[in-house]
Amino acid sequence: MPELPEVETTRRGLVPRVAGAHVGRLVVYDARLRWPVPGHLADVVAGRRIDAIDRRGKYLLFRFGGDAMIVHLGMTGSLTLHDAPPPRRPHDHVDLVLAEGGVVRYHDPRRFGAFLWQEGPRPHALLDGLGPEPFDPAFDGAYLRARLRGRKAPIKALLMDARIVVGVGNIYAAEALFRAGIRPATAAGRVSRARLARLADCVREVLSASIARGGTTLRDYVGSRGERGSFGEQTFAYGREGLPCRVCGTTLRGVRLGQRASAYCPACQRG
DNA sequence: CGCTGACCCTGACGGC
DNA sequence: TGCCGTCAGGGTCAGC
Repeated sequence: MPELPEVETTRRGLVPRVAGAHVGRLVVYDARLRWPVPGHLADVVAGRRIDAIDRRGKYLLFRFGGDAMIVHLGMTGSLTLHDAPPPRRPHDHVDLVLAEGGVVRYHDPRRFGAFLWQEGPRPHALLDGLGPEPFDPAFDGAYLRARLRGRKAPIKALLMDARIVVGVGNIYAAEALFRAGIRPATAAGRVSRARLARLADCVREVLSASIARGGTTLRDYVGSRGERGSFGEQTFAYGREGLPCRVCGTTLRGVRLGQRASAYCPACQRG
């Protein structure tokens, strides 16, 4: 679920109350996530001050001095803030109880998310090798050109590859490619220089627009106050196979790339 | 090295 | 009603 806008929306919702607060206790109801929640995590964060909540790609980093608790929401994860622990529902796996009052609850039906511990300043292996943030000025047409030259994989697959650029998942890849006029199955190395430059801008535009609307809720995702994101109501490509293009009326086609559905407009997307 | 597909897990939905 | 296949905002990993 959560792509960059959803993770960022979650982060912004948590910061006012959580940053600067102390951990009363961390309660792990079910440690069976993407990787097992480390057994010592609860002990190692107990009583410590959460200095900040940062985001790197789709990862949230709860900073404790030079250490960090890394949280990933997977496909169906959410973190919600409550004054007191609400009754537990199915798939509520972790509570971060604040000493000052308040609880951050982790809910994740598919359990593809993760809670991990990063000791010291050296980045966790998962964060090592990540590509630039989309809003980093270094992410531009020239960068894409350099990274994608000669690559034969579909442009959409590489746009979703966190080693190329972080934060772009299935929804925003489809939307950015629509805006940039590029078909998702086009071999990445064959996309023109001009379209790659446009693509970098379109990725930023789409992500910014979604953050402004609180992200996209398809099913599970909710922000830190349980609110749904409304960006999904205005997609141009994602989920619109067989429907008329919102720009030109042509019927959108669908292809499957790497087990993921990809809709596009054959008229608007010719690159 | 690059690319493709299987896999992790649960739930919702459509077809029969 | 129930069962079965297919599909979901994530990512890793094995195999060719």
